Amino acid sequence: MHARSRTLKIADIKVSCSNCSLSELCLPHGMSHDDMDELDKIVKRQQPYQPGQHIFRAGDRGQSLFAVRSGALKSYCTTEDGDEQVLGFTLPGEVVGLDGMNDGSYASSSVVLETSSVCELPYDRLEEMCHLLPGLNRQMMRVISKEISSDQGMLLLLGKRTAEDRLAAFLLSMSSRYHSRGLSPTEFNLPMSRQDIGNYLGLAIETVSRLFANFQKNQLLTVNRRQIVLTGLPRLRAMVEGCAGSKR
Amino acid sequence: MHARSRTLKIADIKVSCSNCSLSELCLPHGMSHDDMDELDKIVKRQQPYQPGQHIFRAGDRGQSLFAVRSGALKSYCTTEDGDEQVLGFTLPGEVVGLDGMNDGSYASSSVVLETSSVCELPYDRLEEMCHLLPGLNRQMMRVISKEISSDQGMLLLLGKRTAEDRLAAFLLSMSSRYHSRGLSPTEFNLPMSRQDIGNYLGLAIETVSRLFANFQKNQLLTVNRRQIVLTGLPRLRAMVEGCAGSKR
DNA sequence: CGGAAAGTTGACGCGGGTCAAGGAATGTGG
DNA sequence: CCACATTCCTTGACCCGCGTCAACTTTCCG
Repeated sequence: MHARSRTLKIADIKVSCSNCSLSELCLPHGMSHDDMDELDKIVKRQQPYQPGQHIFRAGDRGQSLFAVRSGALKSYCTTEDGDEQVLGFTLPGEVVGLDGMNDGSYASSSVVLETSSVCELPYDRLEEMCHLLPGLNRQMMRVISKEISSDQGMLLLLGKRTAEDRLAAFLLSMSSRYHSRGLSPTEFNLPMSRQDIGNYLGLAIETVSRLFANFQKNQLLTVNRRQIVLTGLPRLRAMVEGCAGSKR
Repeated sequence: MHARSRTLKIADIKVSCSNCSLSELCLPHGMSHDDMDELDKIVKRQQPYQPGQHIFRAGDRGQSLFAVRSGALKSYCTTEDGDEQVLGFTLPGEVVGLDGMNDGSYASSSVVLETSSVCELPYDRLEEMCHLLPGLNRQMMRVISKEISSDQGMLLLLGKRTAEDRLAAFLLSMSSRYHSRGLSPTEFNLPMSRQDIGNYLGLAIETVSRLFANFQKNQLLTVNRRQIVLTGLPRLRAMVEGCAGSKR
């Protein structure tokens, strides 16, 4: 529990903000090397998390932001009557825990889908830091604002779009996010189950499954369980054309 | 356009953050009087806006947050093919424009529903201010974090809930927001049309209309166009029980 | 008074949820 | 290595909630 900062410990894995390949997706974006070294000092790095482990749960009093370095997370919350709503998925370079800043406890839970390494950034340290580094403050606002725009894009999707549009938009979002971290925009493995996709998009898992089948029949992609190859990117884009934000 | 700060102009309406009745809903919450006076200096106050006027439009390069003092706003964005998605409604004490911090231009538009007075807070001044007043920084984070939680609550609503649940949740949200600004939680006038409600909740306006009729038949409320009297608050609550956030 | 916008109400049909059965991949113990 | 369970995914049949279309009423505003 609560591994202390291990920046200078034995077997130092040479991980720091300034050499992290994700830095330009992450908070350090646009910061000088010196500033990054500063930021680096407040980051707690921990042993990798295993699938099924929680980063935090709704209601926890933890006081940190978490940046994902590798792997994938799922954010969700549960209603009193037990069922869960998936709020989103977090890929490397993205951040979770913003919703804990409100009253000091998280409003949602965050669980690991694939073995992940994660950087913990305590709010209070981050806040001090923001005073010293105006660039960091601005970048945080950007991340937050993006989060809001992204959620609002989802509102549009859930409120107005057909099941088909939703899945297309979801796939495009995954594609562009993989692309921006240097991976193929057309071939990737989804880290989440049909269950999670359906839940996230407000669809039954049967519908998701049928849609994957349809898309494949219409030459938009080939799918084998979680392995996806997008073969009709332009046509997918045409389907969701008009869906505001490009999502993250 | 762009009226300059009129804090000290003639007919000074004696409006300042420190005597604003909404201060505890707004950014100054928890700030000292001196700090409020500081904040007050950067607030630009303008002539009241009339219904139909825009505070800002998606794509505008404006660089400010806006706090509503009286009246009501609607936030929305439009898709390329012309139709609009209502993202939310802003009541006194609430803030719009957070989504402009990302890249300096707004992702959504904000239009006035009822004659409204609005305080403009330029980002850059606000940012300076945050350095001087840690309390303000924290309060801003709180406002932002609330916004995110609120959007996520909507995601749950749109993804999982029936039309009935959605309208009930909407009414409860309005009720509690009116309540927290000192008005009756059971009797109020909706500032928006059925069109807007339907759009916001992802429902056809006919459905909204029918639901209002049903609710009335079931003694949950009485409704006359935009005039609402909630007569079955507990039963309304029971309907949406399990819907995460209380919304704002 | 007239024309438009807002709201209501009824009839109808489809998108997608639900239920049910079965297949494919992965794990588990013998 | 194989039987067996479990989880994940797929596919088909049915049906209902809510969107769509249409007609009408009420309110608003010049």
